[in-house]
Amino acid sequence: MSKAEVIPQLMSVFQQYGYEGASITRFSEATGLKRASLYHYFPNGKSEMAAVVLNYLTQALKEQLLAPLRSDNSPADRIRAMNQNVDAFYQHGQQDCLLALLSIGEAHELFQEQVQQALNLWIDSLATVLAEAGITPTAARQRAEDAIVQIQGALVLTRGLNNTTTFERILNQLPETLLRPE
Amino acid sequence: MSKAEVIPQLMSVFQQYGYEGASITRFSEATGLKRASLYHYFPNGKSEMAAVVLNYLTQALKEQLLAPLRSDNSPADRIRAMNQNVDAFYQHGQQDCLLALLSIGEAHELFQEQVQQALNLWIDSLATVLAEAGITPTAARQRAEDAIVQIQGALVLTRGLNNTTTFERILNQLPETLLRPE
DNA sequence: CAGAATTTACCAAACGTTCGGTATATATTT
DNA sequence: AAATATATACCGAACGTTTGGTAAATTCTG
Repeated sequence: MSKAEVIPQLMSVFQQYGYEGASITRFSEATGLKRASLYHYFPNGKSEMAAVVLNYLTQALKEQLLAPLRSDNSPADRIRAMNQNVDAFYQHGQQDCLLALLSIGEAHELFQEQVQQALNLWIDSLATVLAEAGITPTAARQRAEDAIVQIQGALVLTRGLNNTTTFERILNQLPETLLRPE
Repeated sequence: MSKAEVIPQLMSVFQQYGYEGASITRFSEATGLKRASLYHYFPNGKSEMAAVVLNYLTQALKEQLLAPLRSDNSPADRIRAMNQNVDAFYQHGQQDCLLALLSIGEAHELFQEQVQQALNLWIDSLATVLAEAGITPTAARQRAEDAIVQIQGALVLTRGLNNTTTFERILNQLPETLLRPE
């Protein structure tokens, strides 16, 4: 099993248990590799695994969510495209956001910088599209923040209420909320 | 040191580290009690500690956030009152929400029911006020959900961006967002 | 055969938890 | 009031288990 195949499995464990709850044993069970074998690909252990997974996640974010924002369609269409991919990215709200999980406890100090960068990149990309749609730059930035707030909050509520309807509704109303006249 | 004095200290550890990251040693350091002494108040250990803390949190939620919603002021004033207390409750966004943290990993299965109840209670209380303000019942429920979504999402972003300005802004614009004409 | 991949065997440290016990305070009995 | 019993609060030491991690040996692959 190649390193590239292992990474998504590690990610899934991190997404389910958070950083401190994700144990090497759980990684072993998820990948089928013995605990020691994981140290072949990740000599620095758990923190390196999380760092690599975080890079992988950031790459996926860029390709799956941010790239559609840079197409030559209309701003509205581009936001709708991202939205659709957000739905898939978080598996209709059933998958926790790693960026949120890695902001907790021990992980917060370790990965704050990378998490912050990823979130800001997302916000900036969205704000750019909103500005192209004619929204004032400062308002565009705020609305972009609001979008991420709503996505993250919807994920929290999905877990807490054990029900994806809120996530779907939030996602559906997001494009018109973002593009409403000022 | 009485049990009542210990509970808030345990809560603070849970809020900082999540369920799996909160260790008995950290509880010991936070309270000043030795590890074994904690089992005097909580014979069933960590899970009981979290359960008691969750009850305590739910009580605080009722008293500090939901009670103001049942005053005889105008709906707008009541929402503003809750809002102000939300700000204090989460220490201007610097304090993570326990309900969100206890929805992760191992804790999810253990406390899902209590978390779900608390969130639904919050949403229902808000929806009632919005209905009193003349909002259609179904829309009131949705807007109440949106409010919790925004609060939770703002907390996530506050951690991720390491910056409370988003939280403050979201909170400030919440009353008029909730009470906007349909 | 060489190198990469994987395993077995092992470790110290931390985990949550239990045990046996000591003070100190509060009731109960004489 | 003094003596006795009971409960509360707390702790040191150890329990068995799991943690993250290492070293050496083996299997697989080009």
